[in-house]
Amino acid sequence: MDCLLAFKTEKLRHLEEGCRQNGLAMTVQRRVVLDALAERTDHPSADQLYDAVRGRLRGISRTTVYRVLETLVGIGVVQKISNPESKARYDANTVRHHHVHCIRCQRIEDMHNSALHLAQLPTETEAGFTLIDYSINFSGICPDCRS
Amino acid sequence: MDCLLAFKTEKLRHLEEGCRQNGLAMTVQRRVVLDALAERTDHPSADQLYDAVRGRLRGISRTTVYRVLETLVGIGVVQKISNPESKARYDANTVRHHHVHCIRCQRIEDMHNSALHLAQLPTETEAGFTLIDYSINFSGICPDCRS
DNA sequence: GTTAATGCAAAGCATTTGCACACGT
DNA sequence: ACGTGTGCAAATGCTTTGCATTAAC
Repeated sequence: MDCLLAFKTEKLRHLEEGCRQNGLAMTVQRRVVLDALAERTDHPSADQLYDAVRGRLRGISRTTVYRVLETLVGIGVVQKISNPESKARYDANTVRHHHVHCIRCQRIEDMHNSALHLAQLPTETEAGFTLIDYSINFSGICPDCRS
Repeated sequence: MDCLLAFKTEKLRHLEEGCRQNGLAMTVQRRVVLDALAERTDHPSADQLYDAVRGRLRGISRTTVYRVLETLVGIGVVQKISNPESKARYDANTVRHHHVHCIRCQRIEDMHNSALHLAQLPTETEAGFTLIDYSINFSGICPDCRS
């Protein structure tokens, strides 16, 4: 898949830039975790990512995966998404998009329907919040669970 | 507050109905937890609710608060809302509405802007999910944290 | 050479579970 | 009386922290 490679390359560049700008080191662990996340679209949890990464980088610790993910979120290379279970899920795609989650199996998928984008993000709310971003969470039942 | 009282009364009725329909018992604990939740708009976590309820019903256990909340969610009297921290937050308002969360203090507020309602909820997604509901999560900075 | 990042082990919360007792119907 | 709900205590699961070691700039 050419576009996957391109995506990974872009992400890696994004990481390099983010590290440089924030005085962070470009470690193998950061590279590998981002790489593992970039190649999947199932919004894995930190633990799922740890399992994926263990095979590639012997000796990487779970703690490091957690720390790396928070760092990546911090520099905006990765997005932490809200979900109705308690454990956090992550997404390498930081372009604004939305999610559907299956209420049966908790699977999360992307929604790319551009009709769903809010025309104008109000800059301020009634309560006086300055708005930065938004995301829409749809809930439903996935094809597998329906049958 | 007259409208708070009315809201609580409605919620209580909702609970009674839900219990009757599902063969569940109307226990003091269920009543008290719902009552405590109905009177606040800050989307408390299970633990915050436990603290609130402890004063009113001596001896209620944390476990019970957790269990009662899941029951209330199950019968649709209460809504569990997603948030970027790991702990779940609850909301007695089950009318469709959206939330803003402050990225600094993690406070969550409601958004009632009707312009934000999606005109039509697509019934099915590209991935084949049957859609049930949606909610928009805005992120921003609250007035307190801005100053 | 410095400073920051990692690995390990242990701690920390939030939440869940098993089981005996109490309560609602 | 029956069956469900509750309280307690312990277990679980995810995530974080302290500290010595290692690696990046």
